[in-house]
Amino acid sequence: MPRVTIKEIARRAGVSKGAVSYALNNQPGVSAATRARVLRVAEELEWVPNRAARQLSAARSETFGLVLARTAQTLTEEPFYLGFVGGVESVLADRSYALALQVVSSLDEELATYRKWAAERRVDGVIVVDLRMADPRIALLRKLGLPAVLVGDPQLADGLPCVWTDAAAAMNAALGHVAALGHRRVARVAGPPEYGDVWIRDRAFFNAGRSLGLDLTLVHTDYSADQGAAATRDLLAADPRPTAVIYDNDLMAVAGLSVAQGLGAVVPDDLTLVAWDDSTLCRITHPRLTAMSHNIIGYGAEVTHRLLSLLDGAPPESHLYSTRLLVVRESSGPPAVRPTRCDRPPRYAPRPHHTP
Amino acid sequence: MPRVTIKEIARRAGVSKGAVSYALNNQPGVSAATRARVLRVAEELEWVPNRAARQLSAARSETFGLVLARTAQTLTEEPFYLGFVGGVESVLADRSYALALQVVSSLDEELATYRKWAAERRVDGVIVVDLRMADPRIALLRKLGLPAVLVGDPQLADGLPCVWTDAAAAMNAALGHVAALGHRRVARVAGPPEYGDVWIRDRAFFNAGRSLGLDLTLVHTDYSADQGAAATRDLLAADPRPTAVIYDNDLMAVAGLSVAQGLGAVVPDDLTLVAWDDSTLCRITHPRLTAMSHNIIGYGAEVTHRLLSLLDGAPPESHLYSTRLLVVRESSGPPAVRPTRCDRPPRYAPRPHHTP
DNA sequence: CGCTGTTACTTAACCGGTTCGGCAAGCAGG
DNA sequence: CCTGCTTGCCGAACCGGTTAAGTAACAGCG
Repeated sequence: MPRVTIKEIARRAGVSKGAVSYALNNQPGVSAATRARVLRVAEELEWVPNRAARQLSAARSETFGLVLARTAQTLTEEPFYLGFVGGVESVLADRSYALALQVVSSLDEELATYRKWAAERRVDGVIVVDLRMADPRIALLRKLGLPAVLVGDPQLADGLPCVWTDAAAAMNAALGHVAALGHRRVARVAGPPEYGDVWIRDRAFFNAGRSLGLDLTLVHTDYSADQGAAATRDLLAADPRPTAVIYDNDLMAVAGLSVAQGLGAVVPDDLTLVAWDDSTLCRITHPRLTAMSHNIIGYGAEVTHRLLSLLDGAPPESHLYSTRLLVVRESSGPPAVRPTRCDRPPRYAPRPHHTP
Repeated sequence: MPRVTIKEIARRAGVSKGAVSYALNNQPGVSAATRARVLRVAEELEWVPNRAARQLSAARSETFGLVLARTAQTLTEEPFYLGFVGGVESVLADRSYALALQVVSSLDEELATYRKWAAERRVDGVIVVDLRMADPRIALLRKLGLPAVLVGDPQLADGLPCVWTDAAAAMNAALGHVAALGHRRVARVAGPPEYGDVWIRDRAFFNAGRSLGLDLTLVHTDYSADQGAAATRDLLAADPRPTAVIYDNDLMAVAGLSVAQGLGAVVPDDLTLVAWDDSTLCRITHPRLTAMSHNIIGYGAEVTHRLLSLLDGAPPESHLYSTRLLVVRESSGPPAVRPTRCDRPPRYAPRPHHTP
């Protein structure tokens, strides 16, 4: 079956290739009658524009790029990414734009990918996630002239357009919630400090905690379940130990819950837990986890819209997407009046090595 | 900064465009000296081939397509997909192939995507996941002449090349494990019956169970945590109830564990649980879940290799990737000698409505 | 020496669109 | 009636590669 090209349409409609192009692209230069005829023929022949040809001449690829610089392992764990990608896709599909998704293992590889894409004219613009402090990608994208929308706080974006959520407000809500329940010693199990969003949330944590008069502890992790579990173990071993823990993602919160229960702690009586993202994970644990919920799919969609309008000539502004919403579930409650030590017989705790 | 094209290389190397193309593509027609000179100039100028131009003339897009016909919601829940995509990417990146990833919400949209891709010459080949019984995609891909590698059993692939894992062997291992522990009443919480792999595992479940002389129960779900939880609740309410449950993914297994614990059941004393995929989820619960483990990233890589060699002219064969590996953790153990009923005071169970 | 065959290149067509310059027809204005 | 402007369309160049066809130089060989 031979490919249908505009040449064929031109032949059948009795006009030139150029006229067909004008007609199909809704551009002036053809009469209404001719345009209608061309469109009808194109419809009949089921013409589909050839992306490569269009890209070659128009210097547009109709593709957006998204690089994820995480290990494949992390990606399987983090419900965030595929949801975000789904949101991006949902917008692109309508516009018949494509998404070039690249999974790399380091920031350097991500930079190399941008260079390559820019040189190949592979993408019209990129979406940048996981902003770092003084992020090297920003300077590179600026130098390459590659249109970009960053996912993260304007403080991190250095003037590039970004879409962000209000971390301070979310942290106020989270800490306000546990403070209202009566908690005074509150810990935060954060992600890696090199991530800008983590830093911003760290600051918001201290600001909000100070104004509420709380006793705060901060632990950094690599966002993994293992480190979330380890951090929780350490926090519970401390004296005095926190009565509420706020996690920076939901995976660590679930791992933390598991550790606490393994040590015999009853959630929420002995310990209140709050997760940051709110995926299904938070609803399948027992008790279910209180979380700072967030519409990740909508976030991806919003970012994509911003990139599209940026290419349409919109000014490169930053946009507040929305604030996370506190969803209270059974993992949060008032602290025990006289905080108990974890001295119930642990049911699944590893046996101490020095047992006779 | 002007784009570097082969025309510029030709000018600087003092040869024609055509000669440059031969040199850069390692094709005969140029002397070793000229080839070296051209390559040096290309290197100096940091030439990168323009994908669109190459695609237009060579009628190759150097892109593989992958359509995921699931709701964005499901995708955020299932650790499988992003891991698989990561595995695919890892192979493609080396070859500087790209991946066109499309997330759609129905099978019809997936079919439409293939049609579009074929018409646009958008992709050189596709990877097809989530095979159905009598899958309509197979006939379409054959008609479109779109090279494809299917992820699933040869019985489902209708002659198209596929990469699969041995479901019967895995099911034998899983049922053998619980049977060896002494379990006799075993349930399977399966995915939707329209998925071919589910059907195959269902059959393997009955075959293996019959030969082991087990008393089997099968429940179908939509793979979601909610339905996994509901199925578990129903199974535990039955009389006699199963002493071991095998779930078709890890999300449902975690949800099932949570439900069982909520009803006061002690895992594994009262109930043995086995998960099918083995993501991080299985290791962060308490107790940790026994699972039929699987290298999903490697699976994605293998499938991609097969598609690459298919395009290189390899015969369209089916390949066994590997068999899932039983990873025994704390969620499996021998059944109680005299099975207890779930009559401990549930700690978080919803209060019965008829309580005075 | 002339014929043939190979090698190393050049030229030009081509992929399927976009876009610019130009031309003819139609119309208004002087 | 002539000029000038607009409208509608054509033809051709162009994007940046690949590749078939053509050609010149040279080697082998009878």
